[in-house]
Formats: sequence, C-alpha cells, structure tokens
Amino acid sequence: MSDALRQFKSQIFQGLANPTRIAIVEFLREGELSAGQLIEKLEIEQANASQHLAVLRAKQIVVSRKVGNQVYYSIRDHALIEVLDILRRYFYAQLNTTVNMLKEAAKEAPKSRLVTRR
Amino acid sequence: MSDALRQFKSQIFQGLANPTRIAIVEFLREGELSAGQLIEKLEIEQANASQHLAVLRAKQIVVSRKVGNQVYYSIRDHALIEVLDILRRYFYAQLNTTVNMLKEAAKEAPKSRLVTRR
DNA sequence: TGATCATATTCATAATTTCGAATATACTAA
DNA sequence: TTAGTATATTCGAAATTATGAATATGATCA
Repeated sequence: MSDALRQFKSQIFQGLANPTRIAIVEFLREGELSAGQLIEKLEIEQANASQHLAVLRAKQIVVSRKVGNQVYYSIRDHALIEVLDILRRYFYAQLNTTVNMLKEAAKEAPKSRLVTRR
Repeated sequence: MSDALRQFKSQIFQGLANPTRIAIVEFLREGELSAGQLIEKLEIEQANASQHLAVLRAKQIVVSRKVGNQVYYSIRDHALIEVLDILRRYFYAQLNTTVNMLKEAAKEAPKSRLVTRR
C-alpha cells in the first residue's frame, strides 16, 4: 500500500480522534447544519466549535457552504458514516466480550473483589 | 449517542492516527506476526516499533500472545480492517474528484499555471 | 453609515504525542 | 550461572494538539 494512502488515512483518523469532532460528524449524519445550529447542539463555546470545524475542514472530513450570514456544514463523503457505524458495532461487541469476561471471573471466584489494574 | 461511545471511537481513531501504526495494522491483515517480523517489514527502530505496538495495545486495536521468546500480534477485530478498506475506497474517490477538478480547471484556463495555496 | 449577528482566526498556555537513545526485562541456550 | 536474543519501558527534547480569551471578518439591517 502506498505511503500517500497511509498518510491520507492517518489524516482522517486524526481528524476524528476527538469526541467533540465525532459528535459534530454524527450531528451531520442527517444532513447539513449551520455552525450556529451545531454550537447549540454541542453546548460548547463558539470559538471552540469553530476551531474543531476548522480541523474537520482541513482534514477533508466536512465541506462548508456559505449562505449569507451563515455557514452550513455537511459531511464530505458517506463513507465516513459507514466507518462510524462499523465502530459502533465493534464497540458493542467489545462491551459484550468484557461483560462476559467479568461474568466468568465472577463465577470462578465468587467471593473475590475486583482488583484495580496498574 | 452516548459519550462513552464517542470516547471509545476517538480512542480507536487516535490509535490509528499515525502512518506507521496503519502500516502495522495492514501487515497484520493476513494474520499474526511477531514483533520481530513486523520490525523487519516496517524498517524502523526496534524501540520505535515497540512503542507503536504499545499504543495499539492500549487502544485495544491489537492483541498480543507470547510464545517463548517472542510476542505475536494480531488484530483484535476484523471490523478495523473494514474501516481501513472503506477509507481506501474513499481515498480513491477523493483522488478522482481532485483530478477531475484539475481537468476542469485546465480546460477553463488552459494558459494559466497552478497557483500555490496558503 | 453604524450596529449587530454569525463565524473565523490569533494568541498564549497546558497537555499530549512523537522519536531516538539508553536501559530494563524475560526467555533460551550453553 | 552467564551470554545472547527478543521485546518493552523510561527519559528527554521537539513537535503537535487542545482550549479559552480576545479579536477580526463579513454579511445584514436599520
């Protein structure tokens, strides 16, 4: 695989490597929203939202469209939604694994208490 | 969507937000490899590879299995491969878009030269 | 024109990540 | 036990990222 492709992928991942930015992308699932609408939903500072939006633009994750006073954002490509959906399934699978492990552990040592790691 | 899920996703993305780590995951597509085999393929310092592997472990992206002297790594869940595949398709789609834009631009202004941005 | 609204950028600081070098651990073989 | 091999961890410096505060831009409306 080409280095350019790895570079590209890591750019995308960097763009999504923040919970607020993931929230933004998820709010945009249903269609475009203005910066103001996003800020309202996110409940964060305007400047902060604007910075996260700048990151998402720079990493090619969203596109913006200016209409008069406002700027409307949308997801550049549906592929990114698919990615998030896959991870949601992954998350629940992981969760199940963890829960089952804990159940097993509980069965094997019913009187023991959980021990903190590290 | 829950905050925990967003947190989880951003962890995964952080884990993959580096070209070397993407390379590792891709080498592991076909099955498990020892740390040494990975280092050979990656052509990077042993310590550096080991650090990236530690990140991938911490972010729950790979699992390791010790056999005598060596440590074998594999991808924890196939979902992550799917994610990378989706991004590959996205990458080429983006590439086509860019190429087409450049073609259009060339048609419209055949004598102009490309201007550097920023 | 000036006031106001929506959004972006800049700046300073703190926190995190990266990488190489050095060192440590853990297993194996002699 | 000692030496050697495979891998991990720690440390320090540089680079990158996150965040809030302040400021700037640009569009609209009076």
